Amino acid sequence: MGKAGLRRKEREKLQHREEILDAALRLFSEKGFHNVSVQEIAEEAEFSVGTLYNFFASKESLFAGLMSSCAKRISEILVPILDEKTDERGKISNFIHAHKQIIESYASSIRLYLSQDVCSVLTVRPDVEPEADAVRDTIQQKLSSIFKSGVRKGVFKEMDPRAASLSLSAMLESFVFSMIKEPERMQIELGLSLIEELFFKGALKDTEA
Amino acid sequence: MGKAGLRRKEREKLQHREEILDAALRLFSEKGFHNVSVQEIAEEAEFSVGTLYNFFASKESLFAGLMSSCAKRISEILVPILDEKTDERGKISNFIHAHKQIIESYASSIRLYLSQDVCSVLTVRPDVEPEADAVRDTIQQKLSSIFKSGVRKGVFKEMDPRAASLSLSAMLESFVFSMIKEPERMQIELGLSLIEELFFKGALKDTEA
DNA sequence: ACAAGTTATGAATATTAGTTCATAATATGA
DNA sequence: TCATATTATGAACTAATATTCATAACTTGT
Repeated sequence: MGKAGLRRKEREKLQHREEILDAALRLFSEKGFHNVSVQEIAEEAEFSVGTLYNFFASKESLFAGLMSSCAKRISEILVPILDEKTDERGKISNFIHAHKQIIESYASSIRLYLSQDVCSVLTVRPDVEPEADAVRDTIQQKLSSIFKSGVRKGVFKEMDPRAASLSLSAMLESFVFSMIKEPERMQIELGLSLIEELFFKGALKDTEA
Repeated sequence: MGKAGLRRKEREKLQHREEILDAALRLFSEKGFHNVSVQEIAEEAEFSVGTLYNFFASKESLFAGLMSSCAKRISEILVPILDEKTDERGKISNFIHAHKQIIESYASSIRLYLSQDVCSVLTVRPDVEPEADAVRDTIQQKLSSIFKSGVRKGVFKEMDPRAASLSLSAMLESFVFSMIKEPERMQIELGLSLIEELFFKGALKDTEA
């Protein structure tokens, strides 16, 4: 057996694994964990149930794998931005606009990340998916500390940094989600710019404030 | 059989129904629909499973009943405010602060309303709970039209009214939820005032804007 | 106290869906 | 072509749980 042969088999195995994950992602994100059967996933992936169990120990572990890879991909986009060496206002602005990339690349991943017994910002049961929750926490903390130093420097108003992070994230998440549901509704850039304007300067006309 | 007797029985029946609903609310809001068995609900309510089925045709219809009554109670608080005869800014301000009442009175109802395979603002599957979704829609539409007329009158900036409603609701919902999760974190009034300030005037200091 | 009607009970049933495993198919290298 | 190893298959097994229903307990008016 030549080395090339072995590698092909490995590639194929990985490929099959991916196909199963993709199928599961499609179904979970559409119908939710409890409303998708292993049978269904097998059919969607064009394998038998037995084969799924060659790759994953259980339905739960399949789901866990999906969740953690999605959370990882999203954090790879957002975290570097928050760690850049720019000023606070710039970081927040970049953070806001980075969501364009997220909407464009990861629609179904996000569906998974937000859909669920577990619920977005709102995380009813933080115990269910530790990795996804950790990513959310990381981002919240980074945002908070940016707001904190921004307040100290007098860029931002006096305000609770955590409440501000939460508000911003909530605005962004709900926008992301609405774009995934109805992509035609408005241009991504326009929506994100509105959020930026709203978040930085508020809804009132200057003459009214 | 005197009339009084009949009425007592009716009262008791309603009472029993309420007790079942309460037990179900406690369990569903804590663990989610799929993770609560009918047995459990029966035990929590101190009835037998059979009795539950005398009141509700199925587990799903029990849940549906809960959802619609929660949605109804919440809309009874929020909708009148949006229908009042005050100016746009006042309505939005009242709307924001009405969430105090919601947090205080309806913690577990909201847990139910937000928890779920169905997911808050983000409603993965609008088909699952039509009534709750209808309430959300109503509120979004009322908010939108307030923003629309506010923009026309020059109170608010030029902006997409729907995006603005969505942003505001997202901020409020995530705040409500965080208060339900960690009631100690901050005072309700302070949080809501911050959201008001943020939403109306933004996060930047005036000198920076 | 009894008959008639109402409500409660929970063991039994039916169904659904996650998991296993003996078997079949396929690929590999000699 | 054959022996070996790897991977795929899906019917059968199992566990969990939603639902039913024959029976029991209780209420009420006479």
